[in-house]
Amino acid sequence: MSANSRLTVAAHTLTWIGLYQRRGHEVATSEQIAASVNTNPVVIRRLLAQLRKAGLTDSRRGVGAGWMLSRNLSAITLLDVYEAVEPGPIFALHRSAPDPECVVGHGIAPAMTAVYDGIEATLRKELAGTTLEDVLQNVLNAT
Amino acid sequence: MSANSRLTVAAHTLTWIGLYQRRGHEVATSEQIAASVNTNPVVIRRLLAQLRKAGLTDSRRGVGAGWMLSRNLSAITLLDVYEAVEPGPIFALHRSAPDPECVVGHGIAPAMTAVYDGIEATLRKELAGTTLEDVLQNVLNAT
DNA sequence: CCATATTGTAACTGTAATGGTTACGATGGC
DNA sequence: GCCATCGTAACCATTACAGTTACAATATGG
Repeated sequence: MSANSRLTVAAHTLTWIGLYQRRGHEVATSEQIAASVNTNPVVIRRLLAQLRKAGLTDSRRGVGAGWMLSRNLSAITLLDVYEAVEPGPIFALHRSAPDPECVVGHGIAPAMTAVYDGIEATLRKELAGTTLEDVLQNVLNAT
Repeated sequence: MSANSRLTVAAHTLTWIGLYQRRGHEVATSEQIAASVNTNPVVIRRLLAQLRKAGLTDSRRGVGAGWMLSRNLSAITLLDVYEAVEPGPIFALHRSAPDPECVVGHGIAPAMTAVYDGIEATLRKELAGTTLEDVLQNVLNAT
């Protein structure tokens, strides 16, 4: 499908900040997070800016700058993160509209849309069932 | 997500063949299908070749060549089609492995994998609940 | 055994998404 | 005013996707 890693990296990032704050630190820098994720700090800053727009994080500038969570890990579900970083749907319809004169060409888009809508709804329900606190606990139990 | 249209086009294609056969025709050509889908016949042939590999279609060469279904529409679920045309998973893990020295970097992949596996399983269950006969009926009822 | 319609497949192209990288101005506490 | 860090634009390499051209392989009817 050409899946991307944004949900994974976003969950990693937020969980990292949450654990870091829990250990008594005020803010986390994009450089620290990038070291854990093994990527470039700009990639993390871009992601965190999206998450801030969604109200999940906040940032501080100047000396002592860095990032913090806007809410507790237990108050952030994977659905929140998903909606913040994944704009589009999972399945796409036709690239260019099919022949409207053909019965199938005319009716296939609404038919598939109905199926896809059901799938997206189920996906959301599933994502909403896991909080980042759950993820952190799972991480800490991973030996 | 950069979703692709393969499941949509594959469902369209198979439904079209099913209806065409139901109307008394032996085989459908990639050109006819491409006209309904509004794309290039080669795109359809490539797709149909994948579906044939999955045992959903069959083809005939020479004069009177074309494509036919291997099973009835009611015996093909969207999961069959999905598995035939979508190789990869929906969500990807990190592009390059995170820092294994970091607690989060070490445990995040298995944690997210558990979530993703659950989602894929649910997705499959959902897709398995709809047959192409259902899709065709939906299409025919779309006025 | 030839003419013909169509499959089968390789090769190339344009477009877009993804993520990595560099660069540099903006910020704000010290 | 210094300095660490954010904020963001710009650019690049890689890859996926779908469209297109081209042409050999096939097999049937005449």
